[in-house]
Amino acid sequence: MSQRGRSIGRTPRRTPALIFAALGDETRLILVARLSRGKPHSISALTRGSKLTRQAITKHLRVLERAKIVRSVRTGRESLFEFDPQPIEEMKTYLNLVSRQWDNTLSRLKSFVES
Amino acid sequence: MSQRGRSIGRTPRRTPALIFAALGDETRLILVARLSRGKPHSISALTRGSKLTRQAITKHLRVLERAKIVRSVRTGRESLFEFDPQPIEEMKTYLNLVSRQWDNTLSRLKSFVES
DNA sequence: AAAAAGGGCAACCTTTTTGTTGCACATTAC
DNA sequence: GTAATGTGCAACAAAAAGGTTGCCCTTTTT
Repeated sequence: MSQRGRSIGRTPRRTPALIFAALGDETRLILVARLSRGKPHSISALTRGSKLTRQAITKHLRVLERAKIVRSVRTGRESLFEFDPQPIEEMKTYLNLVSRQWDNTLSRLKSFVES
Repeated sequence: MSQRGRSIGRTPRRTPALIFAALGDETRLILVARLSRGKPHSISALTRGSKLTRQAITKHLRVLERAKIVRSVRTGRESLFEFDPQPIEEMKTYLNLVSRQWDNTLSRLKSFVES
């Protein structure tokens, strides 16, 4: 993902592109899948079952966190990550918009052919 | 987008990660938006209205093409790109799966609390 | 026949991404 | 109290992404 072309200044606003980019990685999709099953997991827990190092997983989690797909809470010595469904819902809406545009085209085309 | 972690060998299989990654860029989302309105556009046409060079736009189109979000047909001296809704539909399905997993968790949690 | 328009390819460059390693620090377990 | 555990941070390194420029080739226009 590129970070250029984001909002100019302040908080790196959470755009569709940012969220899609966060989902655009195999490892991160696996993390999302695990976390979306509900139970929060620590970084170490999420690292087990991955071939990557803890640091790599941490970085992936930070990417997901920037996109707000995931949220972390420090509890004692471990920081627990939990899923946040909001951005996913937003992307569903976004994709529906694209679909709808396409469908409109199709129906316009259809009525044109029929006329 | 990372290309590591894709299928080992043959045709770079079209995974959810690949498709999301293709959508994970502002410029490409704009291209998709334009093409999803229906009418195919040439590279030059798509370049007009962008601050980028033709080559840059071409590269973005190739990324979208690899993800099958877009398809090109050479006609005469220009190559026309047109939208293909399939991958978008697939991603909607994918996101619904994630959502559903989350919802299941919520309802399990709910019935647990109520019991 | 030229000129103009649309494109492909390759070489380069810069910035991001992705991943590792080493080390220090706090919290738990024994 | 010591050892384990779980993390954070920083420095690196390698690779991928995003863009540009230059050059050449093929269609269209004039």
